[in-house]
Amino acid sequence: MADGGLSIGQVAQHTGLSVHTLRLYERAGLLASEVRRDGSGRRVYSAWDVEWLANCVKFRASGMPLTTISRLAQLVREGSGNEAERLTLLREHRRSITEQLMRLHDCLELIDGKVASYEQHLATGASGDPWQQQPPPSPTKHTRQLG
Amino acid sequence: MADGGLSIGQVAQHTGLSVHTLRLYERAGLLASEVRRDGSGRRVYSAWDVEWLANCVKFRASGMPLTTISRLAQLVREGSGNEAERLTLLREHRRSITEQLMRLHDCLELIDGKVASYEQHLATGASGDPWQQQPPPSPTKHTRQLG
DNA sequence: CTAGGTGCTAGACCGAGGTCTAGGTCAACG
DNA sequence: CGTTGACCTAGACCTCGGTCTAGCACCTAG
Repeated sequence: MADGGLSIGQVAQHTGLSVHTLRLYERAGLLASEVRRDGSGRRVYSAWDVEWLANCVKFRASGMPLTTISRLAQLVREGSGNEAERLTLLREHRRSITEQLMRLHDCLELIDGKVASYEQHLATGASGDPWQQQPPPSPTKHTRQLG
Repeated sequence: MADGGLSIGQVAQHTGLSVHTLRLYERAGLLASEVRRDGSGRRVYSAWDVEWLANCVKFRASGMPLTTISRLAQLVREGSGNEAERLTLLREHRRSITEQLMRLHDCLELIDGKVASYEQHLATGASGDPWQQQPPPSPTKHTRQLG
């Protein structure tokens, strides 16, 4: 409530994470700065914490494992002097993202092809199933195939 | 080895899946056609099976859960008549993919910003850490702040 | 004073998706 | 003949990331 501090519930609402997950993240070392506590031990998140958490959410949403985020947080916590390593981490994740993008585009292409076939199939009542194995060239009855 | 059939090991190599995973997928019902067996009970995959599995790999890589692939496989297995449902599944996954793309681009943007800052930081030996909380405006010593 | 809401910790639990092991069959090779 | 290597099944095991519970501490309002 005090201007510079949010409760865990408020942060949960704000970030879309559950309070459980917020505590988990803290235990896992994802926070780049120790969370303050109020007089009775409750977490008080600063605006900066929330901002950092929002970044964590994006990292997670792009497939960065908790351990990596934790490592990054540690580097930030330790302060200046390790910028090169942070940069490496970021670049690696950037590459991971571009790979994911490629895979997604790949699958998108596949799907769009299939969707187009099915749409046409349904629209025209055609018979050729865009996704059926060819009927094996006569199971058991190999008789008179072209004769 | 016979032209129309691959062993599980060959399929593993071909698809990048492990033989364990191939068997798992089969148990989970991901295959759209029953895998043939040779005289001594070993799996014999047809070219079509392999093609289907390659699609499964793409689906997985784009986040489609096994259960959904299984459902789709079931529809294909059941043959014509359910094209509309297949189309629905595909469209839903298409949407999921575009959402993922958006999230990835979002994170990419974040990262590119950070990377740029760090690169500049490192190149110029600047002091402003692009990712450090502001030093709190005087911890404990709230004395003489403008007075 | 009591009740309701929110928070705390520690630790159990869960689902998804793989991975691996044990114990056995089979075919080919030397 | 024995050995090797690929395969089989059933089922245990593992990691990851999250969710939920128990049992307790606060605080505020009625």
